[in-house]
Amino acid sequence: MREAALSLFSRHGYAAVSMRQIAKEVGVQAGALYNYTPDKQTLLFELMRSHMDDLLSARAATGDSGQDAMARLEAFTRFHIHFHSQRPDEVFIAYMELRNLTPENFEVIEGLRRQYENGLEDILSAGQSDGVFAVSDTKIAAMAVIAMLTGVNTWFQEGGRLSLEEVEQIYWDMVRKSVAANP
Amino acid sequence: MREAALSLFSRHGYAAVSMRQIAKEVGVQAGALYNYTPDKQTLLFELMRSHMDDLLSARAATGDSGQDAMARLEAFTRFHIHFHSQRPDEVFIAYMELRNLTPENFEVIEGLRRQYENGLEDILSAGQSDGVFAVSDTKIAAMAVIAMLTGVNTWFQEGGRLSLEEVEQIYWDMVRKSVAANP
DNA sequence: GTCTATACCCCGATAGAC
DNA sequence: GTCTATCGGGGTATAGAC
Repeated sequence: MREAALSLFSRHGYAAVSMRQIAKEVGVQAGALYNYTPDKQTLLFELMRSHMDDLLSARAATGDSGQDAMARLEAFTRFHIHFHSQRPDEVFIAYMELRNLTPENFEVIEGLRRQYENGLEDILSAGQSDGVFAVSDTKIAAMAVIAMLTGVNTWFQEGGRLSLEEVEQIYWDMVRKSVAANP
Repeated sequence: MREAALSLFSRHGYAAVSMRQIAKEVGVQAGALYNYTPDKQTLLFELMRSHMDDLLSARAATGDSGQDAMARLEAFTRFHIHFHSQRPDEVFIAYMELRNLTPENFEVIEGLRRQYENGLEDILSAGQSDGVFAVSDTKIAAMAVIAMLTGVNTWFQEGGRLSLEEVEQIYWDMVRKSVAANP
């Protein structure tokens, strides 16, 4: 059911997808879905929370905290592009369906998103202190970098002009230069 | 009607907003709306097309073509942030509701969007030829810059920690460094 | 745990009076 | 040009049989 909902929500949007459509994709009747979710809202919320949990766990598992700021930023950049490229549906939903969450659910997802942003900001702050980065505002620089990297998902296609490796390298060049003290 | 639809679509999403809701906001009954639009789809399309037309017209009106590439890139950066900051609802809809356009309408909007992207790519190519920019791929650099700049709209609030002027300066610093040959 | 059936409500769009 | 009324359909969620 979660797989079906993920695919349908990302293609048509939460509001445009009915429980009947999800049930049809799963191969059951609509009523049967309510054995697995209390309602449609909770289904959306759990999809988004799982995605954010996976993101934070995978990021934590890279364990780059012993390195210098430049290496940590490169690891973050490549991790972000790689992770997001493997989960286009989840990423799309996580950004597009925020407004369809109840206020309480929205707060939870926002908190997880802020945790992720703060991880990048920590790297930028550390590099700023070390003198390897020079940005006027670490918070804004973090948002700018994340927006730039997440943008890859709007156009990247496996098998296109460039491989994901090449894309990673191009973006890392730009990210590095954009924040470096001596690019 | 267009104002009401704009506000409601951006807050709740095209699919989640009914013609009856729009009519209520306008202060008429639902049937009356059909004197102004043939259907809901056309209403969405016209909102998006107007927005893209305004964007391209305003961009053309800046008339920076006589300047060097660095000055043109700065003009583009500041124009993009300024223009988009004045129209949060339109920008949100233009990015979020693409999938709710019919295929024919989608092609029209995509064409306009590509025109805008190509405008930036032209600047980057010119600077690359002049040796003032150094990017591995002008197409991707253009997408990366636009994604970064458009991201401002997800967090910027008038009256917040930073003025729009300050935000423009911070982003211009990052954009300049990210593509410059000698930042 | 899945089914059928249904309660209750809203949808886009149109018809025809005024 | 706006209204009321309505067509035909689909929405979420639940009840109760199996």
